[in-house]
Amino acid sequence: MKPHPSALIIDDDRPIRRLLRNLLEADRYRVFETETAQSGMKEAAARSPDVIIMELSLPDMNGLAVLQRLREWNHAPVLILSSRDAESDKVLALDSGANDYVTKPFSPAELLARLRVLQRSLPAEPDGPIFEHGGLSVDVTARTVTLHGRKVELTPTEQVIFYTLLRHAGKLVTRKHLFRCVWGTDSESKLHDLHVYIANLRQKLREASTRVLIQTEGCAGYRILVSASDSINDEFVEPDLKVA
Amino acid sequence: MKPHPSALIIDDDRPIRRLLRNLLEADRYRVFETETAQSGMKEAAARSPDVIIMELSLPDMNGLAVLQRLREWNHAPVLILSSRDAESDKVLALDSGANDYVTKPFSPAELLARLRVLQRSLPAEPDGPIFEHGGLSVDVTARTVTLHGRKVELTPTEQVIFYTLLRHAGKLVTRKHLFRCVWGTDSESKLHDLHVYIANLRQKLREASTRVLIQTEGCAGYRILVSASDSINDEFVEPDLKVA
DNA sequence: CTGCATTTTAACAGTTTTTTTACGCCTTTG
DNA sequence: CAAAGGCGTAAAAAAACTGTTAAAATGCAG
Repeated sequence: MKPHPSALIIDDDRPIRRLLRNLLEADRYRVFETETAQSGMKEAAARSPDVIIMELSLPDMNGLAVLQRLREWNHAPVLILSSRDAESDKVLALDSGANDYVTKPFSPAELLARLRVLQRSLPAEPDGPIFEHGGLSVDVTARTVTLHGRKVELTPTEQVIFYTLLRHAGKLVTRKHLFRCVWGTDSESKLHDLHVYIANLRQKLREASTRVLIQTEGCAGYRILVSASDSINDEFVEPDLKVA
Repeated sequence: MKPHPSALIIDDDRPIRRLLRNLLEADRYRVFETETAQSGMKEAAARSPDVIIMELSLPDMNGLAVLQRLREWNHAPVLILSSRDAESDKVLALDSGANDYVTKPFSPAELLARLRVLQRSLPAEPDGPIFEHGGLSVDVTARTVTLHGRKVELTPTEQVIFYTLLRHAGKLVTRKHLFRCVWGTDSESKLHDLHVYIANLRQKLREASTRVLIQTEGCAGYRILVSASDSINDEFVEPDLKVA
C-alpha cells in the first residue's frame, strides 16, 4: 500500500470539489480534480489514481458511459457521488462498474470510511513480512527460518528466544527480558533452562551457517549479531526486524 | 463465478429474513439464514457463503464484535443491513470490516445491485476454479479432489481443512485459524477432533500419493507441502493457490 | 423408522518439547 | 593458588502434545 493514496475527483461543481479536496487532503490523500468526463478519463490514465470519485451528471457526457469506457481498461475503484438518488440511477451505475454510490448531501466521515473500504478491497494480500539479511531469512507468516538455503527447525520456545534476540539485533537483551518473553516471569528459577535453550540455538545455527552469532554479555544477557558474509570479522549489522 | 452464489442472512427479525430470502432466491441465490451471532459465525464457517448480510443489532452479541471476529479468518464480503443509520454506526462498521452498509427500510433493487458489486469485487477468483499442481488437482466447484488420477473422497469437514491448508500452502496454518474456519469458534474443545481429521486426511492422501504432505509445526499448527514428483527428497513447492 | 455417512468422543500409543540433572570449563577474587 | 560462581554442554527424566484407532452419538435421506 502506498503511504499516500491518490484520489481523482470528477465533478463540475466547484464548491463540491473544494469541499472534497479539503476532506481528502486532511485524510492524507493526494488529490487530482477535473470538471469534465473527457479530461477525467485523461487524468485517470495519466495519474492512475487509487480511487475515483465521480458525479453522474457531467456536462459533456453521460456518467454511465464514462463508467463503461473507464472499465474497459481501468480497474481503479469508482465511488459515484451524485445528487441523483433515484433507485434506477443507483442500480445502473453500480451495474456499470461503480463500486459504491453515495448521494449528496453526504456525510464526510461516511464517505471517508467508504473510501477506506474500497482501498482495502483492492490489494490482494501480500505475503507476510519477510526479514532477510546475509543468508538469514525469517518468514513470519510461514514461521520458517532459513539460513543460507538450509532450513532451521526451531521449537516454539527457541523461536520466541530467537525472534526476541533478533528484534533487538545488535543490542543487549537482558535475561530478565527473555524470562518475561518466554515464561512470563522474571524469576531466576528458569536460569538453567535459558542456558540450555541458548546452547541448543547456537548449535542449530552453527550447523547451518556461521553468519549468526549469539554473544554472551557479562552477567547481563545476550546479544545476536548477523553478518553479511561468512567472515567473522565482517561488520555485524543491526537489522530492523519486526516480528509478531 | 459459481452458477449459484450463496448468501448468509444473520438477522433476528423473521419478516426481514423472509423478505430477503424471497428477494435473493428470485435472484438465484442459495440462501442460509440464522438469528444469532453465535450461530451466524458457525454457519459462515460451515457454508462458506459468497456474501453475508447482517444486522448490526443482534440479540446475543454486538455486531461490530462479530465483524471483527469474522474478519480474522473469513474474507467473504459482508453487507450490513441495519435499522441504525447514525453516521458513527456506519463508520465503525465499515472500518471493522464491513464492505457495504444499507439502512432499513431499503430498496430491493439497490440491495441486489450492491450485492452484485460485492460479488464482482471479490478476491477476483482468478484462474478458474480448478487448481492443479504435481498430480494434485482440486475442483472447488465440483468439490472433488484427485491425486494423480485417483479420486480422493473427502467429507465436508475434511474438505474445509484441506482447502484451508492448501490456500496457505507452504505457510503455517495455526490451529486457531482452523478452528475458526471449521467450527467458527476458537475454543480448544475441538482439539481432539482436529487431530482426528488430520489423521484421516493424511491416511487418505497417503493412499493416493506421496506427493502431498501435512507437516506438524511445533505446538502451533500445520503446514501442507505439495511436491512435483513422487520423490520425497524433491523440493517441495509452495503453489500460489487461491481457493474460494 | 431405519440405515448410512459423518462427526464427536474416548482410550491409548507415540513423539516432541520442556525441564531437570550432572558435569566441566572459565573467570574472578581472596 | 584455590575456591566460588557464572556459564556451556550433554544426556536423561518428566511433561506436554500429537497421532491413531475404534466405538458411540449425531444427523440426515429414504
